[in-house]
Amino acid sequence: MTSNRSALRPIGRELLTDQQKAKLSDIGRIVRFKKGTQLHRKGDPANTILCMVDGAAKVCRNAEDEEHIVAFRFAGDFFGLAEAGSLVYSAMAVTDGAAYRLPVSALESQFLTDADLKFYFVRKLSQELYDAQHRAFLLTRRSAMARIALFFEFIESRQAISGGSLGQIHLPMSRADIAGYIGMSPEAVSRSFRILASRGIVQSVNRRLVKILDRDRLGALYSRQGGG
Amino acid sequence: MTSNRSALRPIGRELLTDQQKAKLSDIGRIVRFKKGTQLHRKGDPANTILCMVDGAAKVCRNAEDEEHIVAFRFAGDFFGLAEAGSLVYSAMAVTDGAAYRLPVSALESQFLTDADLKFYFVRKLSQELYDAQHRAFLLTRRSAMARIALFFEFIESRQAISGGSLGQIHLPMSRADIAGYIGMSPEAVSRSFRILASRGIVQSVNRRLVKILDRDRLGALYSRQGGG
DNA sequence: CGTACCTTTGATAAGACTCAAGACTGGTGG
DNA sequence: CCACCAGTCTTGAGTCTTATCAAAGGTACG
Repeated sequence: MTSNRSALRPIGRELLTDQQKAKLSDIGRIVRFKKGTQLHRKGDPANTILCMVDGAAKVCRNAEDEEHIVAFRFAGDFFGLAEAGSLVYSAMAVTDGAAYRLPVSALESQFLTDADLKFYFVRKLSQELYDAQHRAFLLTRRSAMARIALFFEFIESRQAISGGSLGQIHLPMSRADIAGYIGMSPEAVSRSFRILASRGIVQSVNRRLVKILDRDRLGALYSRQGGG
Repeated sequence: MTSNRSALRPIGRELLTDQQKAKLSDIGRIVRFKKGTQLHRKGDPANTILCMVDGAAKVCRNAEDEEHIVAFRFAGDFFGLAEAGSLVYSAMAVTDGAAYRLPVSALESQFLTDADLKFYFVRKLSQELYDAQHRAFLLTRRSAMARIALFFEFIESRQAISGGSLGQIHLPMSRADIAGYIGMSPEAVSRSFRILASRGIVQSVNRRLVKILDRDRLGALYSRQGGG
């Protein structure tokens, strides 16, 4: 009926409304966690779904091997959504934070009477697909700085919906986490940060905060073959 | 109700039933196309959705630039599903084939009375996410042969649901298409094929058909750091 | 204040890309 | 049936970038 509810036009980042949050807190329980906490492990039964309220987390292929990071999760994201009966990925908190733990059965019941919530899930799934394709595109870039540039724009777009100001990129994750996400060594990440700063394209305020100074030249790094 | 219809456990490859095909042919029209045909272009309005019946196609970021291939489409796959109002990718036929062209409005009407069809779409979306994450994982492998090995297993899993026999990998796309998908140069693809064959891991029957001879050694190429 | 971890910096070497040329395939027309 | 031709594919040599190994510098935490 309304384009807002079409399952076929699902892209568009958004957050849960206060009403939806209230419903989720009714059917689930809020869980607070510390940085470094294992939120779930690969192979766990998918009886509950986590909905991130605050903080950041990383999704890994294995609990032990944190070298390969599949995705980052921020406020409004779900865990275990697209994963069959048992979870195929592990997740670990990158910062302190909080999440709703929602029984799958209760959530599906809620879907019957709350179509908007259901469509929110489908759209979230679409966003995840979009993010995965963006990461795949990032990974096809051979230049280390092209990958960093695309990573910055990805993080920026994620933070924009949470009220982050454009041009200010907050990096809650470690250099090693960034490296695991963009498929490079931590050393190469560090070097690229330094070069971008030395060229005046970004400013490293501190290890967790980067400002974009010259967006045109940042974009030129990944359009074409790597604008030098 | 039935686990088969859960939107929260959506993974699992499957094809449309004959009944569903009949419904789709009612609400849409079948289109036959030749190899090389432009199926849709980036920016086109998403008034209709294509559902692949036969053949193979490639999805590209731009109609002009076919170097970067986002995904391949085979029988049972949809085009333009996860893309907002206007299409964000282009698609081109890799082989001769056929597809249903379905008006979005008619499809959404059908969803109201056919929940199974709707769930089929959600699961397809999940599969696309899974494939995109698989490709991202593939692209994090630095070794050319590791990427080839993962590509073979991906194609094999896609063909298994269409009745392809395991160990026989049919490659309808060109070497350049493979290169564009796995983020390497066509030369590197060619070299890797040769090396895999010379080691007795696969057999190149001809340019379009590869047999897997030693699955263990093929898998060893991407588990760990290379298994050279 | 000390310690452990994260981050940065520095040399080396392996690997893929690029450019260039030769071989093959499939389709076309005589 | 055969010869031709354009496109695809394969092979080869050189260059560049990043991973790797190693160690010093910086931070956060107890």
